[in-house]
Amino acid sequence: MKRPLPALSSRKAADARPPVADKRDAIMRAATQVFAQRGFFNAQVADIARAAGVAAGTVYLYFRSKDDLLVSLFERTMKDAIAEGRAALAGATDPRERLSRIARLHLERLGRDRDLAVVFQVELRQSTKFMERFSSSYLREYLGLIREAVEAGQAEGLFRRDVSATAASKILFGALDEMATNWMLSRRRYPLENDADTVIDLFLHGVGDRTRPVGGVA
Amino acid sequence: MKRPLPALSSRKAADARPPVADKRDAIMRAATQVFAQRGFFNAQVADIARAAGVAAGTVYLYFRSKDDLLVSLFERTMKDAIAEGRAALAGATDPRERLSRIARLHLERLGRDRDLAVVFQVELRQSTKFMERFSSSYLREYLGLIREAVEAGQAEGLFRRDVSATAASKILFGALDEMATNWMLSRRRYPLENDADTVIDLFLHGVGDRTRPVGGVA
DNA sequence: CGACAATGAATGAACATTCATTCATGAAGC
DNA sequence: GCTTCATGAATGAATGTTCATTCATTGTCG
Repeated sequence: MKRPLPALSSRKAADARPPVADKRDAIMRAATQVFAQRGFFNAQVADIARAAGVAAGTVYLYFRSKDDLLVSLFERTMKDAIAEGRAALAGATDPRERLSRIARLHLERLGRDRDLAVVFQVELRQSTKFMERFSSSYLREYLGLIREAVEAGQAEGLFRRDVSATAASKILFGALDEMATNWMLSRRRYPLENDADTVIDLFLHGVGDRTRPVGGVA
Repeated sequence: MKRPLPALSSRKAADARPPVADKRDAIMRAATQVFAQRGFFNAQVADIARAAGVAAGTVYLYFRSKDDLLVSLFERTMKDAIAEGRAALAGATDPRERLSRIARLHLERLGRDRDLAVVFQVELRQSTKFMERFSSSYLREYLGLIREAVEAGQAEGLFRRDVSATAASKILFGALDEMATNWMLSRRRYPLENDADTVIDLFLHGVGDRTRPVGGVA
């Protein structure tokens, strides 16, 4: 009854068979494209298979189900993004610089691949089922990355301590997320990563005119 | 061949029948609930009908299709929200106060009805089809409301002029949106509207410590 | 030869939508 | 006041389609 999982068939070197990673990858790429184009629920597995140049049944040799395909897409991308993020952060000690790098990386990655952006900004938010699952795993980790930078800034006295670091990180994430969504929906093709500076600038300094006395709203 | 539309059968006064608005409303309420619970694509029209206490076919006397039901939900809510927003803004001249009211109203409305929040934060983002449609209509108008307040602030010299009002309004909206999404996904039931002050505070002043010299990041 | 990846036609379940029929209401006629 | 009729809202079983998924078969290595 076991469905054959893609085995590590070639025990030799990395050239004997490109089968596993190769085909799996092709299917994921195709899925990104098709999901972006038609939407997850309207996308047919057969479409994805065709786009990947394989038969419908083949998809099921590499993925348990259509759902699994979407989840795998998300997990792989998030894993990459977090790794890349941590790497980029290694070289920066100033919390402001750290936030700036996160923001730039975030928008660069999505701005590089519009299909991926569509999947992330739209298709992944299909249902609370997915949302809950995602937000409690990698997304949580990603938000944590931001929060740590904010906390570091507070500890160093660079950032205000009278705002919750958690709230601040949500706000920054929300701002980036909205920039990405806008870009993805817009017909214009401007360089998304440029928004990173604007977001960070506003996040650090606010819109309030600094040349004037600080006025509260409430 | 014409399907009977709910007619204004009683020509007399406003008490003769509660039928039309009543049932339509019940279906919309039920739809909000069922969409929130199961997600748009997994929700069956029959479920909605049952929840509304009508037969499946009846739904089609009031709505063209399942899609139409979701669209109607969105339009009614947005119409309400924008009207309420404009009303609240009438009494405030200070742009900071205007933004504050928008933020509070935004979060209050969603925080009042979790099912509605789920539909707005998740289900409406089903597909680019919906997204494009929404973002180009009411959402655009809503963003415009925010942008106008920002522009007014800039004109009055209260806000910095070196940031695009459009970018700033996206950022504010994104921050509010993320607060709402977090609240909706969280198991804890805290008063969402309290986040409005935090968001506005940060939007106006940023996280940067004001007691220190202004340091640029780049 | 095996062994196993790949195929794609066949299966069957799920569901939006339709529409022939029922029923409650109120008007008209007696 | 009572009966009959017309109207159209409401019903819900039946329809037809649309796929995700399976699996018997085929092709290809070593």
